[in-house]
Amino acid sequence: MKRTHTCGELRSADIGKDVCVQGWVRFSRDHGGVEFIDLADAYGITQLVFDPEDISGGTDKDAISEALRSFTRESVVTVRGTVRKRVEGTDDPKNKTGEIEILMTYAEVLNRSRTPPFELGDQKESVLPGEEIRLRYRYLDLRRPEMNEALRFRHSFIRAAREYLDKSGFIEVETPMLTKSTPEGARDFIVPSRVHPGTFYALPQSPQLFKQMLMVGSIDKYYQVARCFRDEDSRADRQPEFTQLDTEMSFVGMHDIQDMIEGLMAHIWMSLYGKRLETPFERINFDDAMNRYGSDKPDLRYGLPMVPVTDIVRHAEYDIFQKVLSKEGNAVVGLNVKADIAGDKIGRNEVDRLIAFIKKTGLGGMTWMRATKDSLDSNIVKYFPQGVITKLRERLDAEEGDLILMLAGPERTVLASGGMLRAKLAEDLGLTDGNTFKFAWLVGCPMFEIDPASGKKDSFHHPFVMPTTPLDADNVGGASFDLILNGSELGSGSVRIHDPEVQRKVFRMLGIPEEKIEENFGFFLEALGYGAPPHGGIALGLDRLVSILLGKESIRDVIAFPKNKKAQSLLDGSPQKVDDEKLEELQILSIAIGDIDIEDIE
RNA sequence: GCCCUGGUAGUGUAGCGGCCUAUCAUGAAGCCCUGUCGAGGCUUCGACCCGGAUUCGAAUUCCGGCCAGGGCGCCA
Repeated sequence: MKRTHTCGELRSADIGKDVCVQGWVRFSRDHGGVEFIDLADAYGITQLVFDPEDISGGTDKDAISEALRSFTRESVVTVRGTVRKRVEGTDDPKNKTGEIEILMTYAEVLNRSRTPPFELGDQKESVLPGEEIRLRYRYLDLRRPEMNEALRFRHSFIRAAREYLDKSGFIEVETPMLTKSTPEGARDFIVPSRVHPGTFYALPQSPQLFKQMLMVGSIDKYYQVARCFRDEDSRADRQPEFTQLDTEMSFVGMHDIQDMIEGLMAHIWMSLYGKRLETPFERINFDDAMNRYGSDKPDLRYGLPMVPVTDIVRHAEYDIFQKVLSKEGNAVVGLNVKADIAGDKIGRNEVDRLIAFIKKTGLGGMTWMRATKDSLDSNIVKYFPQGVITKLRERLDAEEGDLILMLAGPERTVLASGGMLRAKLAEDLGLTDGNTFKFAWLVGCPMFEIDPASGKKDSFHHPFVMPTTPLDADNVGGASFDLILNGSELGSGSVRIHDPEVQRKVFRMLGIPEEKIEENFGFFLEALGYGAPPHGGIALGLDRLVSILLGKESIRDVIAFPKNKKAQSLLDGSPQKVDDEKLEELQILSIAIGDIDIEDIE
């Protein structure tokens, strides 16, 4: 009774074999006599046939007929039968098993399915149910080939990564899930302690401190497929719990970490696609990325760079530019949408739409011109002297048909808006090919950044990054870098501080009071004080990486049981209130609206 | 906290002041059919997110909520 084959493996070569297959009834077609069933499992679909006028000896016709009546959609069944070639001319070329079918000799329902809330099968996007339904019935959603294959791809990816890391001498170490809450960074998910009432663990936002302490403990090459938790609002590419491919090595510099990741990705590429991945990855300087692409994670599959033109247009009598440039710190940039990437096909209406888009990004508007054979054309070009036009054409490499877009305003805003405009143009013009994967290293990152709202000094990456310049320098550099892919940040790596005094100084520079440094990081500083080796590492966002490789809009499509936008699991209904007895045991009082009267507490 | 988009049978949709007793597909139930393949044919069943307002009349307009998704903030 054991299954002999999956539903995806029988071929012409198996004709004549007696087999047993088990799977789900996907579609059935009853012709009033002969009946066909598409039996599906994770590996494919095999056609079953029951033909009352074509029964092999010893088959209990009535028993099968009876069993088939209970073969409701998506029920799990066991079937035995003989593999045979399909009737001449009825092959199904769309299906790998389409040359054969199984003539049933035995059929039994293992577990009947209720009517599914939506249709399974290999659906087109247009008939997929809404995500709420898919998450509520995730186990059914997972039966869809697309989801099933996504999880299998994810598994292959992780397996290939482990292969490479094992081969390179890394060991996987599990770090604790119940850890200490730290004030820096994202909000923690906290877990109450029963043994120590009134105290709490935090779920890790990343294994950062523990992996560094592993280095102190002479585990010189560590990795972990690590679950991380952050209690922040989610996005298409952010979930409250997510997975990082986390690594750390001792006695390395930035290049060693980058080399390792390039080797890792190349190995994964060969393993998944059988292709060489081009290495080393392009390196782009942080300042260049911001100035040219208005993003710290530019999509490098296409060009469309921003070009500074402030010095040129300063000499035009164009009111808007004059007004903007009369203010210190303001700038004008140009962006040339070349005719050969369809810049000549963007009409007046489209430009208006782009202007509306720009207004939403915080700028007042956008100036645009069309390059002609030897000049520039637009209703405001009369305010631009010939010399300015010539220089603009040169600077922007303008040729006939090109569309020139110009943004003016505070430099920061101009660059940010330009970055968004660039991404929108690429999307609209179809420059983002889903089969091209363009990795790059963002290098030359600063150690600190100033939050424009609060004016507070913050770590650019995190406080454990080794400074590359004296800490009292004007622009402190950090030994950190990001791995970016097609406009997404996959993760950041760095060489870490291993000198406790330097580490303490960085905490101070971030404005953390002395007693908080002791309280929160004392144990860590102490660890660094016992011969911590120079070390560094990188963590890659696994969900994000896999979703990009599969061309998914959301990381939810590569996670078996994701939360929804409001961080709820529609499947099990979490988060939930817990019984009063449990809270009492933990000595916790909930003051969530409706739980308790505030008066009672006082 | 804020902005945008959307909520119509189990599922996916059309309709956007009266042609609505609400379209179509799929599904479910039943019948017919011996080579289909997301089979086909016939019959039946099944829905306007909630509350107010405007109007002779609201699925449709307005206000308030709720729900879902995308984004901003946030995410060292």
